[in-house]
Amino acid sequence: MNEFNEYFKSAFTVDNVIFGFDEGDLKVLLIKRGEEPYHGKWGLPGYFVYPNEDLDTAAKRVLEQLTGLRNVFLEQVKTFGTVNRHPFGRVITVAYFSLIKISHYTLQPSSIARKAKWHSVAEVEDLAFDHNDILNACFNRLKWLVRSRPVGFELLPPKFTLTELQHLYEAILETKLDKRNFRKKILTMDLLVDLEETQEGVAHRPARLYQFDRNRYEQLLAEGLSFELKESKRKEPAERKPRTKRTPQEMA
Amino acid sequence: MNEFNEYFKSAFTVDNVIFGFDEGDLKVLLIKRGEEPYHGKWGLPGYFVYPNEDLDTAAKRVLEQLTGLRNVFLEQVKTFGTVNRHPFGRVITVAYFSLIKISHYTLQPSSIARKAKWHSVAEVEDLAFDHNDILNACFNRLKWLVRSRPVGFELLPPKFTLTELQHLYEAILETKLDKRNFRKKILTMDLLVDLEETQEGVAHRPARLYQFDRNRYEQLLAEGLSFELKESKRKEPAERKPRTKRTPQEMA
DNA sequence: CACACTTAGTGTATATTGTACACAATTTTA
DNA sequence: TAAAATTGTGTACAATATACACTAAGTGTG
Repeated sequence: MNEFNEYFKSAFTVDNVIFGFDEGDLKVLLIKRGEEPYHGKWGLPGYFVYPNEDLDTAAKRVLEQLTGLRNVFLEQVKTFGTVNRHPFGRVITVAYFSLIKISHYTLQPSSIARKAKWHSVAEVEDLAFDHNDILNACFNRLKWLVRSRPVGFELLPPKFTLTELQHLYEAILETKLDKRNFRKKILTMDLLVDLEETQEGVAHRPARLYQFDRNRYEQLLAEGLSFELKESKRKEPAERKPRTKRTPQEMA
Repeated sequence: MNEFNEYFKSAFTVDNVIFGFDEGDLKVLLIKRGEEPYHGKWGLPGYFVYPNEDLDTAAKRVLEQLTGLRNVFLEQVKTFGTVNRHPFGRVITVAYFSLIKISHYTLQPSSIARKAKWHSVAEVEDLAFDHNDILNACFNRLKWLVRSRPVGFELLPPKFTLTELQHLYEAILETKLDKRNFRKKILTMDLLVDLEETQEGVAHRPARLYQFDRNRYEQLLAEGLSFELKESKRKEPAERKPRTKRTPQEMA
């Protein structure tokens, strides 16, 4: 076994890419690093895996320690192991990702992480280590995932409107969808429970609220669900007319 | 940096799951281990990653050193890191997979690997380490892949018949497909070049030979190819009649 | 309190794709 | 020359995807 000693000098970490959805925008959870290396820079919540700890366990622990988030389902995505990706030595990192409802969790950044904050995925700056690459890989995974199954309920509050759901899909897929076809597709899957409630406090016709039917979802998965949403080719509607009365004829 | 020293005591390896297709059967390349641990057992071709070596590079090197296979495209699948998966200490392993044409490569097992041999995926025995889990994960990846794009040309010789292609898909998907629908689907994708040649030395009507059109494939991928093959629900044909003359009427 | 504003909600006709299914054609072999 | 083996082909029907526009139901305001 002596001959192998030279190999036992490396370390590994886990990094978590946590997606959320808020204000019509896809977000990712970042922490402002409170220690070296990259002290003061934004990065993904990650840390070393303990010697006696499984990878999945480590990912959960690290996430909780850095942000206070608990009971989050994490899925392994990819491992990054470029030789010089970490200044302290040879460190490979296993990337995990998850989808959560932002409003349901309260961030409690630890002392190591000085700050944890949701950032718009579209506007993420230059991150510590190779975290931009990692984020990218996870974002691609999310896009891929959302095409193959009606994921994304994880990102919405328990009660949501069909329009919110559609906006979520549009944000992830970076495309526009046709309202009627989207609704038809979602509703025929029988995945939503109509709560027979409506929105309140909006200055327009309030939308119905729905809830995700998790049992039905498990059932569909077991059946080998396939799910595809195609981009709407509809041309942009012409600009809104200014605030004046319109005669019925104009509406044809 | 001192505080981190305890983390720099682990090692990592790469393990390769190489699939091939031969005699109508999906195969995986295994080596008979020539050193401890698990000396004498069959396992995946894998080894430690050198301290100054990237993961992808290591996967390629290891594969070549153990089997003589070169220029094989390898794709990362998943990382396995259970605490006690390796008797020598904390070792996590990154699994890679690939598809190759068996007939195109000659195996040249190294002295470390006493033997490299293709095994039927369906009949793989108890392997070293957690290699059964790794193989499983990669097999699932292959199934998933084959559903989303017309992969698998990688597994066939450069010239092949449509029936061979169909058998390959049936082997991977563990299902039966309808001949006419399969051909229609494949041919309308315009992925095959009809070589205007036929099989030789078969005791029946010889089949046309086709070649895979790689350019067209790249193009389809860029367009965001989607591809789905559904199981044939056709009932098994009744048992063949014995070798006797049949009148035309009987064939209705 | 009427009307302007905003967003929700709905249906249909057409095109595309998937599916089930059976027999004639071409080669070898005895 | 007949049988065996396997290739190769088409069509009708069903299911799914797509394009598309107006009415409904609230709120705000002048």
